[in-house]
Amino acid sequence: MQQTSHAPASSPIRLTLPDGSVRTFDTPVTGLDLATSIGAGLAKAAIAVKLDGEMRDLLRPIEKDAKVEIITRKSAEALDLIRHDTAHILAEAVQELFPGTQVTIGPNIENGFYYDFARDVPFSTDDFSAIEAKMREIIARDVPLVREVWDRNEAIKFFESKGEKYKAELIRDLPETETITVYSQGAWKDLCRGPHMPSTGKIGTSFKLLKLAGAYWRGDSKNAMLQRIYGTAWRDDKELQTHLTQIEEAEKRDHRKIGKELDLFHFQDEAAGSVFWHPKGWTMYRALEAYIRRRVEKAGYVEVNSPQLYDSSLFKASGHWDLYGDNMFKIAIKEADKPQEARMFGIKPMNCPGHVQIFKQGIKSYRDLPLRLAEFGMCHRNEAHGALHGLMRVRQFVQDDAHIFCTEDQIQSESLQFCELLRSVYADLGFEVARVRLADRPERRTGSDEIWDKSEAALHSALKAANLAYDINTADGAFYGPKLEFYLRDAIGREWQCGTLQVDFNTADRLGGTYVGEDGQKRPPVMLHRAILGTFHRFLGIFIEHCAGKFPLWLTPVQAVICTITNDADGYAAEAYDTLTAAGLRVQVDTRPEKINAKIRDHSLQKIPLILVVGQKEAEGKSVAIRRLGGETQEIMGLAEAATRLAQEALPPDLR
RNA sequence: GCCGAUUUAGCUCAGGGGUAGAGCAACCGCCUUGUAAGCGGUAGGUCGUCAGUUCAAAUCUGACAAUCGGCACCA
Repeated sequence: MQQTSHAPASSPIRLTLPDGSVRTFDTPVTGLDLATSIGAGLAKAAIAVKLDGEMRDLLRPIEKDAKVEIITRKSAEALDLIRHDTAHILAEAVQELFPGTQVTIGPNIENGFYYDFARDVPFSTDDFSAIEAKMREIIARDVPLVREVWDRNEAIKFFESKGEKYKAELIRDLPETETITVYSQGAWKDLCRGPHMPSTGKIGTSFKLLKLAGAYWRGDSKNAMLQRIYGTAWRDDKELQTHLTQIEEAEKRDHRKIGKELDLFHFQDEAAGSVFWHPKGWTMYRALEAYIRRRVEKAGYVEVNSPQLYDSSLFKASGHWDLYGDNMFKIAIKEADKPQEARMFGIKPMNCPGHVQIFKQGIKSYRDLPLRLAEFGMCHRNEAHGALHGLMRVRQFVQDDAHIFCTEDQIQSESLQFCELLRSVYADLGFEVARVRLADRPERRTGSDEIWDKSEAALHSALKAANLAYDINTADGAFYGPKLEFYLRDAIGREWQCGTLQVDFNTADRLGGTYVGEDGQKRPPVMLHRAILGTFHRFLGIFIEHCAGKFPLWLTPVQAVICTITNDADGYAAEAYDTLTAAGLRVQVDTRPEKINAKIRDHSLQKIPLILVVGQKEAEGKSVAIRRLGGETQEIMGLAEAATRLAQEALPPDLR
């Protein structure tokens, strides 16, 4: 519709607004001119323009016909601008307060921004209030943010003369064709692609600095460690406050905190990165594992169990010893009679090599495929100290792991079946599939393009058949094959990658696994590595935070507590306990000589879903008064009926 | 592994160069109670570990460990 060719400066420029109306301007025109022509209010509110979908400075001349949208603080795009601009304000404030600090990069990110600085002296969070005050001061100055196009060499010289070696390096590494733009806000200048708002006063002061962290220059651990300051910024104080409240809410859900409060598990120094599961936590773990076991068995998998400890030769053959040896737990074992010779062993970091050994036993024919081997095997990986994080990142873990040995032709149908199983499991657990990504061939890979074409195509069509929307994670597949990454969304909107399916036409071959095809030829099977939850440990961490400790009845460790009003009811409470336990429920009895209020409070804080109160009335009528977690009403029910109904309610979703 | 912070009673936390505190929990006693904390009492700590400085270290210094926030890593 609109012209995209460059128009001479003298010819009129036609700008199309979102409503379809067209405005024509004679001279070079800016977004602000356009906004002014529409209305004074809009001109005042305008902070940027969107030109054919590209965000641009409000005061940058528009050279050609285009679709134009005026961006105000209310626009969806405004938050990124506010955050990026606030990052610049942070940088100027830091340099004003701490001369000699070098600036590097400072992008907007989800919910905020950060800026990385190079400075010998560490920042302290105690500096935050001074920095924030300086930021407010700069914003109050309301100086214009001006875009300047600089000569490359001049820009390098300029930043080097100011001792900004990181900025100079950035410019040097920009492609020769790239226009070098520098934004000045008052006397302060920063290399930046932009766009920015017209002046600092427009940025607003609804920001807050949140945390300090180290970060490698250019994300590479070989480079210098910079100091990163994270902050959040919003349109107004109300939005800011909402976000800060959300952070607090997320902290309350922290699985490490809830794990302690609900007595689910603990960690201790002597076994960093490994979980001590307490009776309640282990009850949940086992209920979840039993559920997954039933689901995969119904889906045609067979469960196996493979060793923990292998001679290093197996991992050398599989390739893991070389690639991941540093992250494996290795053990040198000396025989008593040969003290000179130590044999190296490795504790398995994954189950696949073991599964190939099981596959290799006996001769397999194409008629045996697909063979789906599932294992809940304990794996160990020596994760770096700094990587450990509660249940989310541990050194000892169990995956809901399985390897499907199949033919190339079966990749698609097996992938489709897996997608359906995964979706059904997530639904049972109260999650939706938030996102699916297909990670395709990386630069460094093995296998012919033909096989990659086939594998990727199989995954594409499996996803289409499963009716799952997905995007491409370009060149991020494993070196041995493409993979699917499944994300779920939790109750407070966070996405977690849990499920995965990886096509592998490499490992079985490396370890000598073959099957006899229809043509009588031996060939290696394709292996599909797949997990739905990922690891039980991490998944339970996510699940605890998702539920904020209020677990569904079938997974919760203690489903009901029977509370006596007075000790006169102790005998009946024991009878009720026997009845409910016989019905399969996980029940406790509270006969402490406490007031019922105290008992209700204690068990409510423990997030027990069902509190069954029994006193004289219930004992006489053989009933229970049921109070549900968070509820205010009571339901009086006969004991036998309660046992039946609650046991039904407590059934895992696949058994209802 | 890297940067920064933190580590005091079972838990949450205060304190701080002269030898340790609160609330809750625990234990004991009283109360026998009807839907989110009844009352009183008792006990509980080499102040993460190991060194150093000091007449004296939980407090100051250093090393180490773990944890927290990130970064890097994540088969």
